[in-house]
Amino acid sequence: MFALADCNNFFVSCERVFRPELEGRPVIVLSRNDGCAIARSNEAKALGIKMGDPLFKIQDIVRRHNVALFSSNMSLYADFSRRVRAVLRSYAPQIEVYSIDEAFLDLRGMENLDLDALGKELSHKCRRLTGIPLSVGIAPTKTLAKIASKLCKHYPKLRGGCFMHRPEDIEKVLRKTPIEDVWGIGRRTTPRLKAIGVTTAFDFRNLSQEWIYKHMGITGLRTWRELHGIASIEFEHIAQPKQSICNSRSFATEIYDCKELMEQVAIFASMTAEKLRDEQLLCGELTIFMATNRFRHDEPQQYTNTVVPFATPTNSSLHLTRAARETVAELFTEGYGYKRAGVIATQITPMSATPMPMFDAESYGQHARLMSAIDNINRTLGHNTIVVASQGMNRVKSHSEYRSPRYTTVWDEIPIVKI
DNA sequence: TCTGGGGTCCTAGGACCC
DNA sequence: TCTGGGGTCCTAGGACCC
Repeated sequence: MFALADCNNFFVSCERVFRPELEGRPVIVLSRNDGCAIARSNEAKALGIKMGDPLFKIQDIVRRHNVALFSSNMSLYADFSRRVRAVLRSYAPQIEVYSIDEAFLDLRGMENLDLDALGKELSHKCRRLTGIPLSVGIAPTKTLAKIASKLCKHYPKLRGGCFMHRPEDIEKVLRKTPIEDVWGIGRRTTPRLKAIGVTTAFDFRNLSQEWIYKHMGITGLRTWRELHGIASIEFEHIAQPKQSICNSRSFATEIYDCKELMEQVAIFASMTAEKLRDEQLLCGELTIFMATNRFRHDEPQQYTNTVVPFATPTNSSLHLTRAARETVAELFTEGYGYKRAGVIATQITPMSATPMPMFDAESYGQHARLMSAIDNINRTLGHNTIVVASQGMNRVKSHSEYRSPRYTTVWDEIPIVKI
């Protein structure tokens, strides 16, 4: 058996921990630049606000129903995610962290326990220790566990835990599960399935193996098997090393100036280098991309990207920012308004497994010492105390009007409340 | 006026090897 | 006249996830 523990409306729930008066009120959390809704409370969902709805299109609903708005506060959510994981780890020997708000628990060998009670207890404990409501679905496969956890959200009677294992129960649930709600069935395959009359998970399960493999490949077949109760998606108890690290942003307004864009992209490169060093990694190449505003149909459109290989793997801010600047200078076209840009580090290797370069060992060592000195200073005296000059003195152009304090991680932001 | 930011895996086809 | 039969690696594009 596997459990899926999923935090309900995670970002909204984090905000509510410090604003309990928002319980029962519609709340949404916005993407960067306060662009669109990326998390919604149940009340906000009931008002018809959809995932990804742009704020300007739902302003009416927001005003009319007094919807509480928050800009996203990722450091707050990351900290809550860490707390929730700590609770989960006390319930299972192995967990697989799937995303910021979800993790699988490996319950193999624990089938003799009362798993329904265990799920409910875990949910209750998480709420009590962290303030975050949690849905725990337990089933013979990961795909079924996902469906079971979704049930908890619709049926409060389950008290946050649903153990779904009897074949007749599974069938009953699958008959009511819309095909698009199944993990692994996305927006491309949904219409194709509906066109042949497959509207529920149950219908999907009744298709033949041959049909599935022919039209949906090995991944479709895995989903099909999982719905039949045959575990076919590996439980990954060891976090796989990252294959890429990406830093990209949409800007608050279009950038028409080459130097300004160079500075912004240098900031992304610098952020990427810091992440690499933080995780003791090196990258072998850096992809730089830039794009115009795809919603502006009246403006000329452009999307370009270039891959810059490094002679030896690196995590030096100087190497990465230089690659970024040179590439932007090359790709930039006068007259285009750039709305989005970013960098992606790939060919990632752990520092410990990467041999020292044979020819420029000296400069390699110099960079490493310089970077660790900069990291130390920034850690002690504050982030961005020392930056690479090519970043300029700017920050990423962004807009967040409704951001809450970093209650749990930055002390001077916590408001003092007099009682 | 205003539209997020990350990731992963699979497949087919081409280049290349012996 | 007759023109093999295996492999691997890389890449781009597509699909999916939160």
